[in-house]
Amino acid sequence: MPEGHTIHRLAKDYAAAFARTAVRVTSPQGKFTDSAALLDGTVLTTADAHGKHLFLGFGDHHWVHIHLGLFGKVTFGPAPAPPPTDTVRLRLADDTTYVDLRGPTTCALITDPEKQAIHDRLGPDPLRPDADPAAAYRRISRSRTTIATLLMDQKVIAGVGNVYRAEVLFRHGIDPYRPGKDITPAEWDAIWQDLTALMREGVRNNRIDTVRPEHTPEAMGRPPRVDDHGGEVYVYRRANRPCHLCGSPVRTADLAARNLFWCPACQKR
DNA sequence: TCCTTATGTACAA
DNA sequence: TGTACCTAAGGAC
Repeated sequence: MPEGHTIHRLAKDYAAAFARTAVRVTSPQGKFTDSAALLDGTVLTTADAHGKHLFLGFGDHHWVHIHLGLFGKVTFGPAPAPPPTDTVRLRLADDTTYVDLRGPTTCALITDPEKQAIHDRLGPDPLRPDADPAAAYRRISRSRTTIATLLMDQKVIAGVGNVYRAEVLFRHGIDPYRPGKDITPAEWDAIWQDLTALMREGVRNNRIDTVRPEHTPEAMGRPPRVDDHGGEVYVYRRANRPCHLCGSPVRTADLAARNLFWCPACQKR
């Protein structure tokens, strides 16, 4: 689940469920017990997201910094909360709702300056209104590194993960191995605009869909389908299956320990 | 029941 | 580049 859209959606959901209310805070698993005890009974004031980082604000200057990593999951449910399983790192609860966090890479209590330091090392996030796409392009346009690697580098652009990377490069006909310095300003503008729209829709729907209306199975006269991860996509996890546009087999390769997917015919070097 | 895999990142060598 | 970390689902037996 967790690319930037998931985290921004979680920030909204945490705020909608708990903001301005005193919350019971526990760590059934025991790895966050001391911090949970400190926060227990205080007010959740705000929830903020930057890229794949989630920040829950308690009181005036306490932040819980959460990063889901590859496996982290968050589940909301109505009160009364069931007995927690022993993998629940963090549970928030009030009289109407509970929410459990499992398997995060990070769940830590941090200060204002520590939070600021995280913002400072992250690149612009298409889902944040203050984002500056030119800052990302300055790095990309000077780099011999491939655009596929740059899009996953959170210092360059925050929030893009393996699915949005594969899909946005397909949508713009760009070979993932093209060096960043060969991406034109017009191409970058189009990629950024597209990511903004796709990720906003991802927040709305809580899933990643990237197939244009004219390319849906219905529009193409094909049987309906659901891709493996729950959304509808062009190339992600479709290795060796025919490209929806040209029919060529979708290619896959290892890049920095992640699976890359692309159509060698539709995407140009 | 075991094995593999996954929308991520940090750190060591 | 490799490895460690965190969890759960799905598929092979």
